[in-house]
Amino acid sequence: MSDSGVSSPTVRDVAALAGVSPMTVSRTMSGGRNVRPEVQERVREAAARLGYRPNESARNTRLRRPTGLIGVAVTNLGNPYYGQFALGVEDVAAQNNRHILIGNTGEDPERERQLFDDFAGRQVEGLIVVPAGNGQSALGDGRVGPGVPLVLATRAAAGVESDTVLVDDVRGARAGTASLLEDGHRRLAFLGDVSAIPTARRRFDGFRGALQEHGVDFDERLLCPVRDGESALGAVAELLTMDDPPTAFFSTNNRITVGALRAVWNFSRSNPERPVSALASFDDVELADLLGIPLTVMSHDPRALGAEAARMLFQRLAGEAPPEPRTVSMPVTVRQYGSRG
Amino acid sequence: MSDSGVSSPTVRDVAALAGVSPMTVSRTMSGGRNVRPEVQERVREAAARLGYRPNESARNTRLRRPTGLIGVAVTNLGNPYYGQFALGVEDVAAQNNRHILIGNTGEDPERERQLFDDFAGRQVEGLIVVPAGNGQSALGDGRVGPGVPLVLATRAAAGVESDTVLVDDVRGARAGTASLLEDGHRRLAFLGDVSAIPTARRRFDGFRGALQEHGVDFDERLLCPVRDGESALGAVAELLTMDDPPTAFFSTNNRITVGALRAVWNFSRSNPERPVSALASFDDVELADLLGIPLTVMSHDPRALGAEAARMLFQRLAGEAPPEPRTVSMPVTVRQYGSRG
DNA sequence: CTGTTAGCGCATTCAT
DNA sequence: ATGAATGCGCTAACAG
Repeated sequence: MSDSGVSSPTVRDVAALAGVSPMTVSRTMSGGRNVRPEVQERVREAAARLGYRPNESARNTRLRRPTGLIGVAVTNLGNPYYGQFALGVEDVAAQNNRHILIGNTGEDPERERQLFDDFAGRQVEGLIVVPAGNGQSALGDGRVGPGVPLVLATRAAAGVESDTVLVDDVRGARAGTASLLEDGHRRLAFLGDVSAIPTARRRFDGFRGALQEHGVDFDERLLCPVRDGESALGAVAELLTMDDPPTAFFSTNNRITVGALRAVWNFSRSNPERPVSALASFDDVELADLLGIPLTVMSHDPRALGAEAARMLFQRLAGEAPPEPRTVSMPVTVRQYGSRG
Repeated sequence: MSDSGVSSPTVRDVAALAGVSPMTVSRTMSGGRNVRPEVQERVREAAARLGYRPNESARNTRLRRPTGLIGVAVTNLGNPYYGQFALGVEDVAAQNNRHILIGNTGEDPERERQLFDDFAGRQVEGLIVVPAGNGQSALGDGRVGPGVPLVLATRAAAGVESDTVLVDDVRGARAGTASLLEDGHRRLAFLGDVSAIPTARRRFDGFRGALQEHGVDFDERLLCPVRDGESALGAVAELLTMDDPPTAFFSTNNRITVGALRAVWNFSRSNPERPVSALASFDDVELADLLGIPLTVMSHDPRALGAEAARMLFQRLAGEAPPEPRTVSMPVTVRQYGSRG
């Protein structure tokens, strides 16, 4: 157990103990060039005895070097999706000898702004942000300092011009919807908050596009602005008891999918005579393929997305990126599970 | 887009632009005591124009204040479990105005040591670590500097004396196993790497204890040292084709549970005449309750665990903890799902 | 090889 | 109310 409140030893403490000047300690700690081996020995011993560790930020300040810190802000670390995302970022950051400062916004733009400020004050070299809320994020006024690049991930933010990694939402949603239509579904419900979440909006565009291509109408009453599993469960349960219920659902994220799956599962248990509703889900959900519910999954790899965002950031830091902002779309693959008509 | 390579403006830059001394800028930025309002105005304007942000680490250095950074090392950020865990830590850290530096060890003790070193060099105020590998982690030599407390989470580490948050593994495993036994199961298999993972070891102790209490033998051939979903799937599939197969499985974590569930599901599809094997799972898995597989879940809240670890750390930082290391066990709740004989 | 001087960005102390 | 000097922990540049 360590006592709290004791401040760390410094070069001077080590120097005093070893009977040398601070400079000799400094030299020894950074390779030992031009220090007699025996003196190095004494210094190292003193350092070890005191538990001395060079203060990185003081070094960086003096050497006019950047901090080696990357700020990452996500909307919900607890979502497995963003865990994978963070893992991808961390991986690439580690490869580039950087560490990540991570913050959770909880979709709160105010908290996002605060994180942004704090990160900037800590002189992060760059930021990777999943914009909170409706895309009207506080990043809007470009408050990142000069030379501090920002990469947006997953969602774009209104008025913010910077490198962005998105998902190929429109194309993916179109393909997933087409799959439902090819299975004969004509009455589809859409689960997602189109007005509040930009991602949901783009997925809706793809959904809508596929319907139009196939000459199928969309009943606006089947547009459900749900945002989480709970509300999705309720909404789907309700839709299923309509006079003219949808035969298939389009879910815009993995939380919503889980709720929808539960609702469909519950319903088909109590109504075994009714055909099982189909579901198209953006993002994969573990074990969902075993439920016997016809499932079309439009998935992408959040870890790869995080890694890509980090790569874009480091490219820019290295000056290897063109001056104008770049947008990359991660590919979406469509797979089908479960029995179908 | 910001040009890379431009260094951030400093107090001096702002001072020059505002036509005052650096001191006036400093005072203005930290509240503005003893600065004429009109001068403050000029300073703020200059600061805004330059995009000036006080360098936090320089401030902290000068004010002899700690960095406000907490280091967190987990074994696998991509595992939803640790995502939740990290969220709990972040939450409490934010409440205490700290930020977290997060690193992924990937169960590699060498990487753990490296993170440890880096964090120490960055003068973190404290560390929260999920020890990597077999508990023979590199933390052993107590290399955290003086005054830098360490909290171990989820697993203990051999030879490391520090605050620790564990799960009530033994009691939980005992209760879950008892539940299987009460359902009539007598031939149980254990899925977990007892020799390599301390957590698995403790869960095995509880498992074993319950068997003994009920006077049930354990067939050592049913001890499977699996570590992930893949290997669990294979092992369970194989066990099910034995002459004298187990009727129930005990899984030591959520990855293993997913693999085991798949194996059981596959098997009972191709062998509908055979009774469905039961499963007791440490940690919950989303949607697992809908599979029709008799399931006993021994679960705890990883987010609460992370929050508790962070609280212990901050208590110690505040000098509100007794000198000797404390160990807290998070409670485990047992629930049952699915049809049972 | 080793020590002294100086300065990174900031803020306390002591002048004015 | 403002500024000059000084020092936090560290190291480049320059002595010697």
